[in-house]
Amino acid sequence: MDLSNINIEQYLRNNDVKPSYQRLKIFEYLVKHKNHPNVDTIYQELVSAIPTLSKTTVYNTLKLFLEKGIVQPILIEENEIRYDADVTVHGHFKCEICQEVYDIPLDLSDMKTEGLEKFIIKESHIYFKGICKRCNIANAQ
Amino acid sequence: MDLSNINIEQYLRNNDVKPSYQRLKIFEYLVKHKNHPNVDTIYQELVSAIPTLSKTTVYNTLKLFLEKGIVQPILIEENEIRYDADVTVHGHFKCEICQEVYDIPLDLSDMKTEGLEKFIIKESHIYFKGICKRCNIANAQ
DNA sequence: AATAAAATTGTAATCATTACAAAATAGTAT
DNA sequence: ATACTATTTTGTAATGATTACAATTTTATT
Repeated sequence: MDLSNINIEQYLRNNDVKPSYQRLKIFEYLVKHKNHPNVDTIYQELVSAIPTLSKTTVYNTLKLFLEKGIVQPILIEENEIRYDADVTVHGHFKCEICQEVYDIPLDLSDMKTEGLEKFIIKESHIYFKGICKRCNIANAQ
Repeated sequence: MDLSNINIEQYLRNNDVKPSYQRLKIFEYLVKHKNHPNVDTIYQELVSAIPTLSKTTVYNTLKLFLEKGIVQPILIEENEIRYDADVTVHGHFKCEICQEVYDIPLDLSDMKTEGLEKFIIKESHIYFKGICKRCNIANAQ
């Protein structure tokens, strides 16, 4: 799902979120940057443009976005929660060297999931850890 | 991988972990119960048998086990880290009703992972959220 | 038994997150 | 436009999980 050209204000309204200035800017940051930031990164990146911004607002807003299903949390490392405005099923890859998180297109449809009969799957998450292409090539020099 | 009949002391030694009493008991708990506990659960379950046990020791020990690769962290919810002594690739399913975490056998070998050429994958993690069979059937009554 | 090394423990410090109440903003009715 | 109400934002304090650290205990070695 490509959100880069949506009308963010309308998208928030459609998902039952009143588009306040802070909410618009936080969601816009997620859509524009696709860098899977954590709360602190979002705060640091926006506070210069919104000097009154409070970190509590970032927490509140992300919690709201999660409840409305317009962001998903990315859990890869034990000590950080990152956020992604793309809520379609796709995987993530975190590089242990540069720490970057990449989106990975995934097709889980033909995955064998024996033992899940009668289970209702509402969310699927998959992630990988290792060394990314760029760091791999850089290391090989 | 079934660890239920291994010699835990030998298994720890083989993985470069000196088998102290606390380490034995903590690893034994993980192997015997397979309930994917968090730090606090492990501590609460063992403190009656080891009255001097400190929660710091549980943290230290799990950190050591992680470094040696004999446990893996399970990240499903934002606010809890659970641990699994089965470090082979398999999935997990957390029920949103009973909160239980199930092991799911998985075969990722035929998964399409376009966009990962030249990436070195060292770990693969997959998890699902939803309603488990037991709660699903109970609800349907 | 004496010494050194390693592991455990308890307390204090840290850090991320949440609770909460006051202030600011937006929306509605008069 | 004004008064009133509801919502959102903000800052501070509280919470809770994890880590740092030094003292104690245990284990291993001489």
